[in-house]
Amino acid sequence: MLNTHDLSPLVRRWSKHADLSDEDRGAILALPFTRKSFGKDAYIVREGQETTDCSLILKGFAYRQKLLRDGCRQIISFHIPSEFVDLQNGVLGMADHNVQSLNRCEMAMVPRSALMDLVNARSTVRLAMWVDTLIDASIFREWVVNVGRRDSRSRLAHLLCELAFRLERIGADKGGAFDFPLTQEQLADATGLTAVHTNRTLQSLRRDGLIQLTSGNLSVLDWKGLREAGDFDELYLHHQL
Amino acid sequence: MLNTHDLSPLVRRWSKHADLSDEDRGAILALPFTRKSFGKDAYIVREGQETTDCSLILKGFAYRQKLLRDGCRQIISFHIPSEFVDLQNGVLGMADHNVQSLNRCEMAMVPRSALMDLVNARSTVRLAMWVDTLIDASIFREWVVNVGRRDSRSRLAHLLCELAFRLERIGADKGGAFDFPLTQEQLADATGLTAVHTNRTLQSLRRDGLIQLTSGNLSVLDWKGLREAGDFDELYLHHQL
DNA sequence: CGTTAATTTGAGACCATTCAATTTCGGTGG
DNA sequence: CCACCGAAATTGAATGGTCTCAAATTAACG
Repeated sequence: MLNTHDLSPLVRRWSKHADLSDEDRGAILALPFTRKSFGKDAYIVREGQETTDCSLILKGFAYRQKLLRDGCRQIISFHIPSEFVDLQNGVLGMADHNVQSLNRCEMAMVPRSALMDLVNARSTVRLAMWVDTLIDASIFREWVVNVGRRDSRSRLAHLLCELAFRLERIGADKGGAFDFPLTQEQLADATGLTAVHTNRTLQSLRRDGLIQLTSGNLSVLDWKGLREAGDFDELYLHHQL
Repeated sequence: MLNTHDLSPLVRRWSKHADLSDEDRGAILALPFTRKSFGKDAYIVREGQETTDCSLILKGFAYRQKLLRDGCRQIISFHIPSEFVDLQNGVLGMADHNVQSLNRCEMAMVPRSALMDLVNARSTVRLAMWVDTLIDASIFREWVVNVGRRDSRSRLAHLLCELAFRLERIGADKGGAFDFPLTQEQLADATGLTAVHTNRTLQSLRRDGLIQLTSGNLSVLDWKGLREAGDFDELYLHHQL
């Protein structure tokens, strides 16, 4: 489905953020990059690390996380193919959190300098990249709301809505079903719950016929019901841009 | 302390984000703006609203929030003088959340177009503004961790650390004491707790001699203790940039 | 096909919530 | 200057959602 050999997934994504010209598209495709493979649970970026490359997912899933002093982990976002996992580091120059692969990942490592040269030279590409970092921020805001004020059922429903929505948008769905390699422990760390309670809550969503979730595969059986359960409104994803 | 008559607080802030030239500073100070006053609890920006101006706080405090369907409120960030409350809207063009004043606020309303013209013309100013939006995003990430994985005591301690740290940085402290117009209900909505439990938890922080918090005034009595209680590490504020 | 990871189940404990009432504080007008 | 008022802070007691700990079952994988 998605091309994993060049940066065309990025062109497609950024085309939705700004009105790119053919030259802009060509310039993005001309970005230098090296391909890099990561096994399951590998660290792609570490907190405190200086940035040399920005990492785009060609294949696989990744997530960002922070560790607390007591060893607790909070997952901050999930990332799917065609997304950068650390775009802000290209501008800030240093990572303030960790990024890990969720399963086997194929990444395109784009040198920070080449990326910054490109966006400095091309204002429309710059706008697209800036919008990308701002949509990231909008998602973080929604996650604050999610873990701060929703109960366990809504939290999980909301998270599943978001992921299904984003997966659908990149064409990763096969008729309402998605590859979904998240463990319940990872869902727990993303929603601020425990794995045990996540399990019970997922059962409740299944029992109500909203989702089907088994071994690496998610199907949304009742979109309307899941949206309502999760109090989901996609405005924050700025899809229409 | 802070000048409330021109945009020099913004110049001071952005000078920490990028190496601005005298011309850059002059161009920022030359930005057109209108002053606007907001009473307590006034809406400065509403979700879904198209952006015409970006709002910088000259005096007073503000906060961003989202409302849930059931009427619950989650506060997403607090803002203090010298900060924009909706900078990302200058790029995105539409608000995805609400912004309200916390007390009486004096704002500088900068036309979106003038701001975008400036940053398109001046790459260093642009970097400073971009960094500003990215630090925002970094704070949201830390808040996800805060409400997701810390207990009530740590949450509140962390929030107080962040605010004291940021207030100190703009020179708003009077020997460890700060104007602090947040009600316990607002602290609760920011930490994902109830007002009642926030009250009890604040008492515990007071009892342990970490803070003094009464009627609009916060003093940090034991910085080290408060940092530890809140698991606070200021890396995410990218202060050193 | 054995071994480890992931999911599922049960029961008890606890942190935070809910609801309600009381006290304190800040501001206002007489 | 004091009486009054509404907002904010505080207290108590009961409830409940989520956690903890532990064990059992199932799925994934070399």
